Amino acid sequence: MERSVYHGVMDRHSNPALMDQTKLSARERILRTAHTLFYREGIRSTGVDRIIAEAGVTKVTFYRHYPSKNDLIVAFLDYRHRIWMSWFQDALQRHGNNLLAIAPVLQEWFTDPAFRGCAFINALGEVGPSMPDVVQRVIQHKAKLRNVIEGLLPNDCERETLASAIAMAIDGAVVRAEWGEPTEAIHGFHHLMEGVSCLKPQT
Amino acid sequence: MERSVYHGVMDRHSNPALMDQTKLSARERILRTAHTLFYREGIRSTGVDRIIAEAGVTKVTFYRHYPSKNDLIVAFLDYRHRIWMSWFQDALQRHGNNLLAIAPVLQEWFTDPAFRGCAFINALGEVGPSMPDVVQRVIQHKAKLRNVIEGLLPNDCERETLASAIAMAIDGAVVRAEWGEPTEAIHGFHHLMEGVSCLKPQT
DNA sequence: CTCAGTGTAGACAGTTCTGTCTACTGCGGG
DNA sequence: CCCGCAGTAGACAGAACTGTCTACACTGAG
Repeated sequence: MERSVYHGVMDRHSNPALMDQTKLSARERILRTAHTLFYREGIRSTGVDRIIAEAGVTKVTFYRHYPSKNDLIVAFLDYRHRIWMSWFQDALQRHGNNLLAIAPVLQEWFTDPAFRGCAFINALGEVGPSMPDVVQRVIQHKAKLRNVIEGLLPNDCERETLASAIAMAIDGAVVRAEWGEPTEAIHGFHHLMEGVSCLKPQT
Repeated sequence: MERSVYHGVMDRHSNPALMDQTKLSARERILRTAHTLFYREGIRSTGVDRIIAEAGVTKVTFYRHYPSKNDLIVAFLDYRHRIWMSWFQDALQRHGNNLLAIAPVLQEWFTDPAFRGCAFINALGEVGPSMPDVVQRVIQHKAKLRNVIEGLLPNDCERETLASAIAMAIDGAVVRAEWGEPTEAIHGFHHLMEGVSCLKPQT
């Protein structure tokens, strides 16, 4: 499974019908359906009834696995973190695994038809204030992202500071792409990266 | 009224009770209450009943001015755009009205107790896909912001490209501050700005 | 065999949300 | 004078949402 882009980030089988999930466990079907809908339509906009219907399970099954919608929201973010990070790291590898790989990887992401911004930034804006667990997942996810970026940096610079700045540029590009300007997002990102020290000596 | 920070961005009278609004028109009270609640708690999380109660009006009055919640959402974004932009431009002035002013202005914003990220980015994540009007307001707002930033740039560089990149850095900093790391956001922003060309010759 | 675990089917409760409706009040301008 | 506008007070409809409950079926392990 999971060549190039994997299913989760892009969900190439994003047809609302119950996909090819027939052989998956009910728990997994619920989680994947929730992922698709939460990401595409928003968390609060998506009722559990709809998830239940599209996952092809019953209410009892649903509530047996996820006692409340909040549990599912957290599980969704954890799932998203797993699949997105593994896609991201794989994509970096495919593009040379250095600083210059970030832009094409973002490009790949932004131009995917299922792209709807960063699930964590969106979740933060939507349910952040009322759910500390969500905020914590956002912080974790972004810390891990900075961590991965640090791995692309040479040793002879302030890796942490630099990775932090680059991660910020990425987030800026992501929200920009989210409102429908992916090419401008990539251009802006390039521009910001050009200026960041420690880039020239590398490559 | 409106010295330094003005009411809208920070809403120093952010007590849920009906504030000092007694002498304002019902329409204005509804709009300001909606602004406070939509921004702080999120748009979908805030029911019209609550806005009606806290604004101290009746349902008829409410629906006479805003025939549907969607109308109010759009009015909220327009209002937010007005008060935020005027605060932002005023704050830039106070800090010298050049590129170096942006960081302290952001700092001022991020450390305000009422800060909860960019209302437009949040709205985009929350109701963007289902409301084209919202997306349009986001694009308008961000275009205007880039426009203001262009005004801080010297004539002898690619102002548009540069302003676009800086606006992206701002958005990155904003979301970073939103999950509780305002100082890191400012540091990262400084770092990104350092690298951007056209900065050194100036100031 | 039995029992625990996982599943199906669908009714139901209780809340909240948007939006409508009736009936009444007070005021300023033509 | 009176008509239109803006307002109050609150009942109500209809939908959607989260979560519970009963009753039943299949399967694999001890």
